[in-house]
Amino acid sequence: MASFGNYIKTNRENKGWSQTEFGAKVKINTPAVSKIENDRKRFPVAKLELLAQLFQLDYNQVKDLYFADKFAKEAYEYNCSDNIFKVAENQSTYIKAVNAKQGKLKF
Amino acid sequence: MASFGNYIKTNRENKGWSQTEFGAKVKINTPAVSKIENDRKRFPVAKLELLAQLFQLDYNQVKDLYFADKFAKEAYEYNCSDNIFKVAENQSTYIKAVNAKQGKLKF
DNA sequence: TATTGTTTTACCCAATTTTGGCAAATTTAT
DNA sequence: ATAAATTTGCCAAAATTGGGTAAAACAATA
Repeated sequence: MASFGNYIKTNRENKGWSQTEFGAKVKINTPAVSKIENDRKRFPVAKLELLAQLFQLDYNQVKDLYFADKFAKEAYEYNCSDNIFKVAENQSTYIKAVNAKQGKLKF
Repeated sequence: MASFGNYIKTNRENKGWSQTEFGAKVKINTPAVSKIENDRKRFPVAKLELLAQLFQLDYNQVKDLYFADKFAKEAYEYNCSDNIFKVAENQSTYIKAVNAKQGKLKF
């Protein structure tokens, strides 16, 4: 899978929309769309659901891809080790367990 | 493994330092240390190396734990699916491949 | 080559979020 | 009850994010 920006670009082109047309639908101006597609800016999280609707994709899948891309880039940027996502998975398990029992989420 | 804040707390207590004493070493005031240990604020990334030194831990391991914690929390917050970190690992592989070939990192 | 539509780049600004620090409240231990 | 340690609330500063305009660069085509 390519980057999230590329993913948007591909889907947009599949729909036959220009960046301007697509931008009108998600209320993002053309230069911003360009930056997003080239991974120079992040697509606003709050608009992920709308994005999924426009592209007729599963929201949760789009969301996963969005965050996977975000995490991978950050991990790369900070030279995290190869098993960073294994560690993250452990953390994830821990967090879920804690919040399942106590029902408190504060971060 | 517990949260990163808890990890700091544990290590600090192992050293027998109060939050104030520890704070002096990393130049963070006491209330901020408290917030960090209780995961109400993030430990500043730029000080991770110093943290590792103080606790006599491996820097890369501390760093991995820091980001794993960060990613896990974000994934939880946004209700990402269970295999988000599998997807992230794929993205990671992709990014490394791209940057190995082109040597361009722009995010 | 001139024209038109599309994409990209370079700056800039406003809104929001995060952080740092102080004072005070609360908790813990003696 | 007192002292030390920790936590909370609040506010200003700093950083991040989202958004916009103008203009350059690129692509296709008349």
